[in-house]
Amino acid sequence: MTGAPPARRGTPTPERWAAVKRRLHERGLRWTPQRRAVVEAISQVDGHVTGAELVADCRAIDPATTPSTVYRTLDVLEEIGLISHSHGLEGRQEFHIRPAVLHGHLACSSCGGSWELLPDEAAPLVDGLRRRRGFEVALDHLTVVGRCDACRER
Amino acid sequence: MTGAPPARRGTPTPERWAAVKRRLHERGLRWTPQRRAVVEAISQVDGHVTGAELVADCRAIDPATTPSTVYRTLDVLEEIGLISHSHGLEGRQEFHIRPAVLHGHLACSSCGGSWELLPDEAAPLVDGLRRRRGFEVALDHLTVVGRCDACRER
DNA sequence: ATTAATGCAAACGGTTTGCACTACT
DNA sequence: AGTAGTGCAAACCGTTTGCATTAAT
Repeated sequence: MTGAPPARRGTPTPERWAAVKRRLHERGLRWTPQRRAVVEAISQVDGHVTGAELVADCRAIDPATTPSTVYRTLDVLEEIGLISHSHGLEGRQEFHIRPAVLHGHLACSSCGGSWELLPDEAAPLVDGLRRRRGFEVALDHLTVVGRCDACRER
Repeated sequence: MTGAPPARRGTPTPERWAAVKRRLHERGLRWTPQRRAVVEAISQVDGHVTGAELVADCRAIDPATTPSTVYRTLDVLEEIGLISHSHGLEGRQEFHIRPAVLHGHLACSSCGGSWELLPDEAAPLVDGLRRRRGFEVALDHLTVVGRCDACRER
């Protein structure tokens, strides 16, 4: 899964931690070990993860992790703009670090694979909808479902 | 909600029933009162409905309706090609009669409104992905989330 | 000292399942 | 008669909530 395009690895975690900590403090929010675990876990993924997967990942870091804390942390991380979520094939929430390049996703309903949909590929749609409908697409929330090349040939 | 474009009302229900009945029989499947209720309920909607809403709608027709039957019926209706589903804003399944014109949806995350995304509007994206990636978009499964014109101005 | 954040446990909502029973064909 | 479909009740899974407790500031 989470195929082809270059694995854009995030900035090294210590730096990222500092930045997140600062952003939280700016809003009077707090930096806790649990939040560090969530940030660490989500940083290790280069595609997207479901909330449930993330709970598991966090348990690998700290076995005492509880779902409520993870989900609440995901909410604040989204509020401060670090991550965003969309809905994948089965409709579950899928989170990912808000990337340098804003992007959507392509999901193959046949093999379950997933790829990034870059802005220039989405541009014709995004621009068209803005021009003709005044509709502003949330690209980072976009998941285009279909069949990938490999599966079509099979 | 479920705004602007012309409400494409389906074919009159008796005709539709007959067609569905035939399609079921062709596969050795059966035509039951419960299935009739589901077809009737989904025919009355011109946008899309979640599974849960459909359970409620069916209960209006037959109060004895059970979720399991509705969901199982939705599965077979999708198998025979009468309906299709995608995932809406909150990730719930959304079903709609497979329309004369295959289309996707636009969903406003701000007001909850929903509009049809017609093939010609999606064409630039669909064609581009097919050409450049060999990816075949399932247009009827596509929900583009963003902010509608009215909400942007507000 | 304040008050944000956690952990627990329970609830929730949508959806799915196993199984005995019913009713289309 | 044969087998597809139903209803029930319970389970499931991801996610959310209330509340008393803990800990970051």
